Amino acid sequence: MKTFIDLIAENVKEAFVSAGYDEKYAKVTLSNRPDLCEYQCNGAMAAAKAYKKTPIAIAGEVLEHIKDREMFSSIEAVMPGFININISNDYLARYINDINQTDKLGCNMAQNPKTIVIDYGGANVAKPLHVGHLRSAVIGESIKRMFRYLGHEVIGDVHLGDWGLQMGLIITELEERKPELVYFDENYNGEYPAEPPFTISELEEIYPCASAKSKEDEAFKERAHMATLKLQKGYAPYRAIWKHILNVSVEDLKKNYGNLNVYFDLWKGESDADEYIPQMIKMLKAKELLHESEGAMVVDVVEESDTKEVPPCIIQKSDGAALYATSDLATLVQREKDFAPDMVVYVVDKRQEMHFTQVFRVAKKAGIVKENTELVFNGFGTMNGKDGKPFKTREGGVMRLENLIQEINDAVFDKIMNNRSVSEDEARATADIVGLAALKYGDLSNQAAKDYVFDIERFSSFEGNTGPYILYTIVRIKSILNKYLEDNKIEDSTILAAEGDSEKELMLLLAKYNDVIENAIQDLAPHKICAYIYELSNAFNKFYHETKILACEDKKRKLSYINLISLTRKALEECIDLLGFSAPDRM
RNA sequence: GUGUCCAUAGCUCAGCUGGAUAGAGCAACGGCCUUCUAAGCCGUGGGUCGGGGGUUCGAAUCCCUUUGGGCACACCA
Repeated sequence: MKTFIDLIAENVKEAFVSAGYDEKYAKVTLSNRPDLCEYQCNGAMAAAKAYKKTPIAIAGEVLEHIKDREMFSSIEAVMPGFININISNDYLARYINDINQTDKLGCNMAQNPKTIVIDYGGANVAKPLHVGHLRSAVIGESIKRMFRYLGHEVIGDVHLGDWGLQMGLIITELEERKPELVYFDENYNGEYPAEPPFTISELEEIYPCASAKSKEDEAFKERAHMATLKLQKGYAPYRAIWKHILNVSVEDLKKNYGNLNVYFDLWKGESDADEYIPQMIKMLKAKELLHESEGAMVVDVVEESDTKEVPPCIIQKSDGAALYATSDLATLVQREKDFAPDMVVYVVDKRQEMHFTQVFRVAKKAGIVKENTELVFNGFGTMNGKDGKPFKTREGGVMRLENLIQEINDAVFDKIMNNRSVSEDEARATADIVGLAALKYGDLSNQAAKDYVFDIERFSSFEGNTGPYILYTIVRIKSILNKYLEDNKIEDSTILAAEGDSEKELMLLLAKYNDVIENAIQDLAPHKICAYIYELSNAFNKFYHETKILACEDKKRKLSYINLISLTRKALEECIDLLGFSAPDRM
């Protein structure tokens, strides 16, 4: 379906052309002076020079050539040459009814659905999720949902860190603690136990302990290195332990991501890419890209257009070991084989931009991905505390994600208990839903690429531009709809032309739903959806305040109101689903 | 040093491809609950858009320059 603004622009464009002006001047935008008009076209001023006429004269001529006047309640030329447009209520209502008939409120599905891999999450095995993992999860999940909304085939991959030195550290520390385990008996030939030799909490304690030890104890570090090597070479007992670590850890990660309403389609990790490394290196060699430099094997990736130095991409360290770029390239080989994606989006910290520039260039040069495969780096900024420095706990440590979620949920819980009389259980359940919205909206309402200040007090304060405000609006609508349905049926879904100003404002906002969504998706910009639902919520609350919906005497008008707020609810709920959270029935 | 991103109200942020008086929220102050959830609505005060040049009929937006920050610059992930 065409967007509302496009329909208006087409009408204006026709007038420009038949008045003898280039159609490029016929751009229509939302008015930046809502007190004067709803939409505007500034093209007459731009055209003035080219046609050597005054802007106002051009605007006047254009107006005479407007054919479809029915679309407007008014359209006029204003000094120095603005064309101010107001939409007729009938025309607006017709459009609203049209989008109400579609299941995505007028959004167009992709004509050529793409296969898109989204690389986000980036959790490490055996390490708990901390606040540093929040943004990737939250933003990546939203982007995944947005693409999927338009009908693209989207694969979300957590891309676990499950293959590095950390694994050797854990194995070594485990041997120190429990040398009696069969994994450490070289003469053992039997089956390895199906039960893991540790719980998740043990595991989470083992890693930091081992990591600390390796910094002080050289011998320990050496053993961990050896263990890592043995593991990567396939030493069976270590593989068996590794499997346990993986299973225990992934189960826990799934639970924690689930609490964030984040779900991955793939739980691949660096280990899965390992077997593709030889093939990847073969490809580099075949194109004669790989060469030795300072002992390491590298690929040059400088391009003429570079404004800065781009160092070569290191594929193999001087000791022959693989590293970050190696694994990312091998992962691309794997993804190409498994999905042949049209696009791969990386939702990672923006500080990694250089690394991905290198990886993307190598991947293209070596033909690891197709020529037209879009490799997209979607870097996000740092989450800072109120002091403007990276977010820390009060003690100065790294905060675990579950603790962060708990803090927000508790704050919300207290608020609910203070404001409403509900059972503790219900308050607790509601707090979990609202808390998640507070957390995610707080993050997503900022431009992803920028750093932002994470302030628990502000996010859980519930006032103004927050997730809870959006949810509150939805809950209000649900409440009215439920009351209406108690003794009425919705016989038809017609929405009548607006009578009041706030009613029309609400409709104008609903009319741009498809435009906003399509634009947000194109820009990978969840914050645009946030800005939109905030506007929409404001418009609804104003309308709500001025309009007695259930008490409306006119049955047809009342039903129209019901249909209008029902559509508003749908728009809001579609949006928050794209953002990755949901609304309770009451709050 | 090179490159890159950023700088908008006391605080946190919007501002789409340049347009008419730069917008929200929080905080401050003042109204509105016998009426569909007051977690709401309405109103008041608060900004030389870091500084300086330039392009343009017109600049927060584009270009140059300058100041102050963040970040990245080959064997970590």
